[in-house]
Amino acid sequence: MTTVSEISKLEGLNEPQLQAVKTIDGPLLILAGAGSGKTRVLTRRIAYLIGDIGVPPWRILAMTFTNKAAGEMRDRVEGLLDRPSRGMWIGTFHSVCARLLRTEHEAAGLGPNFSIYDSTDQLAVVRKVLKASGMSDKDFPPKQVRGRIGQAKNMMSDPDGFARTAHSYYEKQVADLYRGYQAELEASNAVDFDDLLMKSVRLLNDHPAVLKKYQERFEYILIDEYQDTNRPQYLLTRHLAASHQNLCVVGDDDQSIYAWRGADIRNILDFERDYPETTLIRLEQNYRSTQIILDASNAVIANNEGRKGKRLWTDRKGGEPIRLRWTFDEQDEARWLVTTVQELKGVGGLALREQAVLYRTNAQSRAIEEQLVRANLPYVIVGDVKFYERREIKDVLGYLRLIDNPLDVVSLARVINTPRRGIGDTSFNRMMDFAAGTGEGPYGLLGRAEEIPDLSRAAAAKMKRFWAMIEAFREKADQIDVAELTLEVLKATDYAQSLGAAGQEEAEGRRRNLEELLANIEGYVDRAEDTSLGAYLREVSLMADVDEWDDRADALTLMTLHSAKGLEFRAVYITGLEEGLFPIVRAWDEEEEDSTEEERRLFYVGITRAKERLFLSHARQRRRFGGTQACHPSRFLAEIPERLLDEGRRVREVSVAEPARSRRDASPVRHVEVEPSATPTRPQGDLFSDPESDDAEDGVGGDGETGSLSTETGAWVIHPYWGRGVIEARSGSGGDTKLTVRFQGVTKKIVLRYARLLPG
DNA sequence: ATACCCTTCATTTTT
DNA sequence: TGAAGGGTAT
Repeated sequence: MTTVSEISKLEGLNEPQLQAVKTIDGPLLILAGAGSGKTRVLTRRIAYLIGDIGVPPWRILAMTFTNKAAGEMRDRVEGLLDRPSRGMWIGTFHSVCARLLRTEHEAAGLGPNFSIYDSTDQLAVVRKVLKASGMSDKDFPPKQVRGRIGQAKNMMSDPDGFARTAHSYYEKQVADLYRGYQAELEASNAVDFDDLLMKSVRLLNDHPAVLKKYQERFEYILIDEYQDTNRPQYLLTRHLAASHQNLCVVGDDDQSIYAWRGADIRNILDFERDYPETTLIRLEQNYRSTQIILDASNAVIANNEGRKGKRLWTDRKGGEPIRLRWTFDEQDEARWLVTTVQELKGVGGLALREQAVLYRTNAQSRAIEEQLVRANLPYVIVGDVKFYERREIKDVLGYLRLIDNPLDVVSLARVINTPRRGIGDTSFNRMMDFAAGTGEGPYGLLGRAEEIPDLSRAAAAKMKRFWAMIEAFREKADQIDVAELTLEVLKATDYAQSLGAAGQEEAEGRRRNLEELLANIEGYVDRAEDTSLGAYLREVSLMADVDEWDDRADALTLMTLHSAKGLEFRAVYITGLEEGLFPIVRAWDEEEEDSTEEERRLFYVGITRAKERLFLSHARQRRRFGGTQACHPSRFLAEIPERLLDEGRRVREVSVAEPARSRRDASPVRHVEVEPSATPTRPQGDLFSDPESDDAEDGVGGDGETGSLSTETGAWVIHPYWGRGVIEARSGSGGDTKLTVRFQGVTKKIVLRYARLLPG
């Protein structure tokens, strides 16, 4: 019997999609080709479970890889249902694990408000452990060590396990570092991204009662992008699904492009072996691309072995042929891109936001950007400088994290002298050494800093003041929301001003970022149920920048092929199709064959992003690592049947290179890639503008002429870092003149010879 | 505190 | 090539 609600939820689905929605019992593997309506199936399936089968939302668990995917899924499910889907767990693997560990923190051996360390924080810990163990960062490059630790965690290997399998000297040393690293995290009540997964699996492994609780609760489990799961994610899924076995995984083995990060394609290839009762459904009808584009993608991917096998088709016959362009060099390629993009916009009527340029490496964006700037074409780079990795953002979040979790040593080290408050490395290290000896955490010690031996009274006093400030915030944190708290922190620390004087471009940029952060936080407070500091940190710690990408602006999108997964554009340009670049080769890489297959999948992902038009380009020579390399066409190009290519371009031609222009006239300014969201109401708007800015702007940016500088007391000066200030005292003469200058908020002693003071 | 000089190192990066 | 990070002189 078909109910009315069923009709609305199931209408417009093709036969396999319908089966995928309605097959709710037992393991289900949905092989969803690119553009085959995967998200549609997932959301309708959840709506069907709740709305028609009557499954309570809290019995459903859905895990994705990105916040964006999770958010979209939740929104669409709620749109299909007439009631809210409260209690349903829809989130990224990491957020689900964080929630699990938070709820079961005692069994997991964590404090309730543990910090989540990102890769920069990890690096700080590795450096610290490296120093403590006396090893050289030449022999053990921190990034490499971090990488090895991550690999170990991806294989569920803890320090003991790692040490057992470490045979070489290098590996044994790394095992020691791993042990120290983990001890640091523990002392800081912190976990890294990999820990979220690994510790969750451990929790379920070691605590049968906890395992049972969640196994029984989650009657229906859905996993998106299953081809990208790593070992811990695979184990987590298996644990949770073991009792009900109502596990639905969606994926495409042909789009597995993260093996280098620990994703194991065997998870999807062996699904039917892991779950013998599996129903297999293939979604092969593509609703995105033209026949031509699909033919190209099918032809390319057919060269891979060990696939589940599937063939995309569409009932939209024909389409524009694929255009192949052989250019002289990367500049020529970029010029061709600009012309073609403009042509498609003008004659073809394709808005810039409908077009995307894809490349294998971020470095390739430069030449393209130069030409776009020259042509005045607006563009957006996805995944360039990450918002949450910017110094000023990390600093402010460092304060917030420390207030929430005072054991967080990485955050403490980050902010204790930011802005500078005279607690230098020496004092800090003495404090840390003493703390290590007492076995007490460093934060508590700050409040009794006078007990620390060898510490100057001045340093101790500064530490106590810092501690008292944080303590005051900790008390307030329970009473006010996170937006108010952040404002208080900014005010009390004078952080915005410490970034530099008004008019300095870099400082102003950083202040704009602070404003954006504040807007985000205020947005969070408006939307969230729990507006506390802790709740906010739980969300923001797992934020990535793709989540911020604004695709409404009418600008050309530039991004790596990896970033393009899951997106679609009417026109797609895949550039740099040259041997060595795409497929990329690394001089000392072993498994050549495996990596070529993954590169090919990456090409497949790129091709299948295109709805109507596909452009491919390669250059005859390209500047890389400073030198100019002769380039040969990518092997992948030969895998595209000739008949699919544009008639005129089948004979590959070399376009005439423009005479080299002066390199000077290309603007070095990179675009800001994130559109600032709506400006919030901010009562204390003056936090970001220098109170003296009206006057100061005239002075800064002058030509550095200091001849007319008056060093009399009472005279106004401008310091490039501290801004405008008034001279309170003077001693010495000539270059040795020392001035005491009162700036906004701070008074500084300045040696005239070293400071670049301007008349104010 | 900061300018500047040196070396080093350049795939991809959902959290 | 050129950016970033470390070290050192002023």
